[in-house]
Amino acid sequence: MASEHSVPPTISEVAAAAGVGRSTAARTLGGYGYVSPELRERVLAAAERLGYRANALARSMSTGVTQTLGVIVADIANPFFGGVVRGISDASRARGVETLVLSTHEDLAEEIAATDVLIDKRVDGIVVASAALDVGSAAHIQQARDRGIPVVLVDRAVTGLLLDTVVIDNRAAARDAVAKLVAAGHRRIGFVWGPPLEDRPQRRRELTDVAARNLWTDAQRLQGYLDALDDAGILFDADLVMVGRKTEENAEVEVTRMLGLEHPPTALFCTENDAVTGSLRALRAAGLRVADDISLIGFDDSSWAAVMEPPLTMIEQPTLALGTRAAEVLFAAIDGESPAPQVHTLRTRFVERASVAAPRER
Amino acid sequence: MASEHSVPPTISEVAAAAGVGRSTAARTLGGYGYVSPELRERVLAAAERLGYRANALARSMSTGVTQTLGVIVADIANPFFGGVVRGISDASRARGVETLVLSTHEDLAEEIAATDVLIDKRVDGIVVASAALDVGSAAHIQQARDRGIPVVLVDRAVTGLLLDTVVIDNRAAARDAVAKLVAAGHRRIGFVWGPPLEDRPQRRRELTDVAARNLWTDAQRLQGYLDALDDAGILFDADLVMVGRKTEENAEVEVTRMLGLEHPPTALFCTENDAVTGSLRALRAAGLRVADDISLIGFDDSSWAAVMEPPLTMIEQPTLALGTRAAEVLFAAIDGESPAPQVHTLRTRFVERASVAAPRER
DNA sequence: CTGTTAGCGCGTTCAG
DNA sequence: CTGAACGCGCTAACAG
Repeated sequence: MASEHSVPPTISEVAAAAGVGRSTAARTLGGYGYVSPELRERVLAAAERLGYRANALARSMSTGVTQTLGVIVADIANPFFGGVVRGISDASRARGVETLVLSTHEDLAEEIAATDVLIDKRVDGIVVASAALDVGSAAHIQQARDRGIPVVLVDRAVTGLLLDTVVIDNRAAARDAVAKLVAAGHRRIGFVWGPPLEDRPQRRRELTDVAARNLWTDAQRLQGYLDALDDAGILFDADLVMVGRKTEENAEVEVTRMLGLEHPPTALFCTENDAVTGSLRALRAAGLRVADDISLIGFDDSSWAAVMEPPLTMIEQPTLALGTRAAEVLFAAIDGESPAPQVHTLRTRFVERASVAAPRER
Repeated sequence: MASEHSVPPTISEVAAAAGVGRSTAARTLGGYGYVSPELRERVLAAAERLGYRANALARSMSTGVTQTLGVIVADIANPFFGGVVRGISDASRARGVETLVLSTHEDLAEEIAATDVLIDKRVDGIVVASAALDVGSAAHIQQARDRGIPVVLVDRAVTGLLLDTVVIDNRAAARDAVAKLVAAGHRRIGFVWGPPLEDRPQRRRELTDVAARNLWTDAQRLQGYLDALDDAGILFDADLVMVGRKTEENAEVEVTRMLGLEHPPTALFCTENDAVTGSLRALRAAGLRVADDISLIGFDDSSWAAVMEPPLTMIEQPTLALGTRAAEVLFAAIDGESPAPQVHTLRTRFVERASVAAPRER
């Protein structure tokens, strides 16, 4: 006879087996209230014998706490978010809290649905890398807060949303990187990756307007690029920014286009990993060597960047730290120890290798 | 006056607001049983007005279904697992099911604890990339099954555990790759990465014994390597396998050691991404060029591999597909449509590029 | 210090 | 076709 799935024993059964009342069992097993050593021992023994494990669902029902955090990111397959989630996960585990991870494909509608799910499941808190551009499109986040669920933003701030936010200083990092290029003597510097412009902007103003209507990190990095140009008194040239979809393929296409300009860029600033590989493809196709023929700096360091020929100079983001910090801030809020919402800015690391050199003589 | 966090309305409140009984409201909102169109309308209106959302916890309490899957992997920050989780997540979302992701740092004790948590939280099913070597160390998985929770293994089989398993054919993939190296004329082929041997094995038998006591995928890939050598009638040389910790640093150290041998390898087979980058570091330090001086094939394709100089020949794993397939199999089991447990083998893709050439004349 | 009692919010018989 | 009543398993007041 096939043994049926053993129905997990309840606390009442343990109590019965130990010959005590339900709540005495509950108290010892739940670790609260007073229980005489003697009874305590009997309960523990019975629980052990029956293989008792508390039903977390029932417990959450009455305590209102699920020991679960909700995490919303665009794409868990992206190593950047993988690192962030790992950070959150590690920090939470230390507190006995698990994480429900939802991947939204960078789609706001999915993000909103994800938020609803997390609210319904009564998570204790939410950390989200939101696709929302400003408060106007962040009603779902407000809603979670209204329901009493603490929320912290990670990786991306949401303009106008006064919430704990854990980010890096994208603008400053970009500015510094481009400044290094300028310092090496470059004046024609290509900007590869977002924000996704549909047409080549004619004026600088137009560009920043579009940027503001797009992903926060992209806009910030673009601003940093413009800042650096300003600092150096270099005129912005619309031909040197990537236009169109944010894919490795399009990065290749756009860099190829730039290389065909009358005055091609002598350096490239890539704000994402796929921008780097896309650019590299274009350079190879054009028979150009990094450093010797054209300089390059990229965002998101990777062990691959170090083994390229030449090794690539990159901006490293503290992915794990972003996650652990976000979790810490969230737990502080959950514990009610949170002061006023704050923006927590983590440091990036400029990993200088050998992909930057002086511009080639013409 | 600061508005308090609005306590979410319960179904009873909706019923009251609509002037009907609780269960009438429950029936319309839950979408079961009969309800007159008229009352139905009133309930819906009231629910809308109050912003009613069902408490998933309470629902799970009475239905016994959580609409949640548990996923256990070694490291969510690893792009391979990131892809797998993304696949599971996407497939689940389509069914309205979310995923609780637990990262175990490749530690069996953590994996066991993770399993307990998932059981306690009453997930509907579990997919796990287990660190267990054989049935003996897989009691926790059996336990979940005993509790009535379907489990499917992904990425790694567990010897002796008769369960639905979704994997690639690691052994065949490795064998084929090494065979390509042999076909190119190589006879001294280095094996870089796991299983982590403490000392250099003296005999082949000793090696496979150790392998069997380690990570399944590592053992399989090593077997494939040995298979290919056998096929070609090449004698196994213990000096050509990596020994020690599985880290990029140690891969570099070990490859450097191999390069210093009297008869150094003319080709390298790297069974993981960090093995590739570690090897590359060693080659660069030795002033050796890939293909020209030494051939190389790696596991886990990445967009970086395509932009290396020369582009690297790699074995690509279908990470997303592993995840979606695992989810499908799991759902079949949850729906009770599962036939006998089965091993589902997904195809890898051999991405031929330019890192393999004939061995250099001495 | 212990046992009894009352919820938590929802699903589901079962009379009416 | 509707509403009252009970149960899921656990926590938490509250008497005793």
